[in-house]
Amino acid sequence: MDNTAAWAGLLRVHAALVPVLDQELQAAHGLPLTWYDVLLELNAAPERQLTMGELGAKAVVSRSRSSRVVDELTRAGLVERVANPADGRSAFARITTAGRARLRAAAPTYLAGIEAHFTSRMTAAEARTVATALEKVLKG
Amino acid sequence: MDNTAAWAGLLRVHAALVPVLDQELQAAHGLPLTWYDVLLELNAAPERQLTMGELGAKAVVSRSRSSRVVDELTRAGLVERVANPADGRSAFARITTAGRARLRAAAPTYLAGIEAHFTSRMTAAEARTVATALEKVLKG
DNA sequence: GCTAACTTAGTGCGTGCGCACACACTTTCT
DNA sequence: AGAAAGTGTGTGCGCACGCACTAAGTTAGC
Repeated sequence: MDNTAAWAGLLRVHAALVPVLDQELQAAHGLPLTWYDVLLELNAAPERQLTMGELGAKAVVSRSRSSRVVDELTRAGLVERVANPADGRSAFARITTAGRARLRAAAPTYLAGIEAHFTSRMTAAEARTVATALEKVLKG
Repeated sequence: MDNTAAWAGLLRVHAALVPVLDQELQAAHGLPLTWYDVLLELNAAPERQLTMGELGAKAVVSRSRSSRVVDELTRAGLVERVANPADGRSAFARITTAGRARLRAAAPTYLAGIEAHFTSRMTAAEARTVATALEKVLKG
């Protein structure tokens, strides 16, 4: 095993699992993975809201993509746009109660999928090491 | 740290690093990451050739996408299509000497990028654990 | 206070991607 | 041998995504 094995594994696991988890989530709750990710970030944020810039930085997708996802979520009633009183340029995306309910409903499916396809295939110690190692990569 | 941290880290590291490595590779050698991946698989295969089905299964991209990447690589002279004498439906994609040379030239850039952005941010032991854990995920 | 430089969000546009279909060939069954 | 089922490729099509540009608003400098 050479020193690129970790990176190669990451690429392949991502390619293999993302479509599976996305489809499971979409089949069970009509939520694409990007919607779930955005709702999750908004729900975790203070005041349950973020500007587009913050959202684009935290979420997996780009800022411009985030803007369009928020459009879709707004149409679905899961998110609402709120003017930022302190800065006329930016507007917050805030998760609605319907959005929180939808997120709570979908979470078990997603978590179960992660467990079934990912975490259960390794030991708990390995999972912790993977998490800390990848965390360090992001901090750099 | 909950038990989804490893998966969340994988998603974010993928989103953060793939564009960087792709652009480094493309700037230095005009090779998109998908080209590199396909060339790598072909080069490692017996007879340095694979059918589209095999390629789609091994590479990160889908079979249909592989077919088009092979088109592009053929136009660039890095791969050639070879008829399969044993099965008239399938055709092999075989890496050319020009393709091997291009791959060898690009490899140091890619490996250096992986080292700089990924492996160097963790200990050697962590890298090994990440590799074995992700390997097990793929086998399942 | 007025202007210039900067920041933030939205959008047109091109591109990469996989699904699903059609076609060609192979294998199996009678 | 002929028909039917199965398998491997290529391709039309639509979707998701990010870049680069524009408009609107804010901050800094004088």
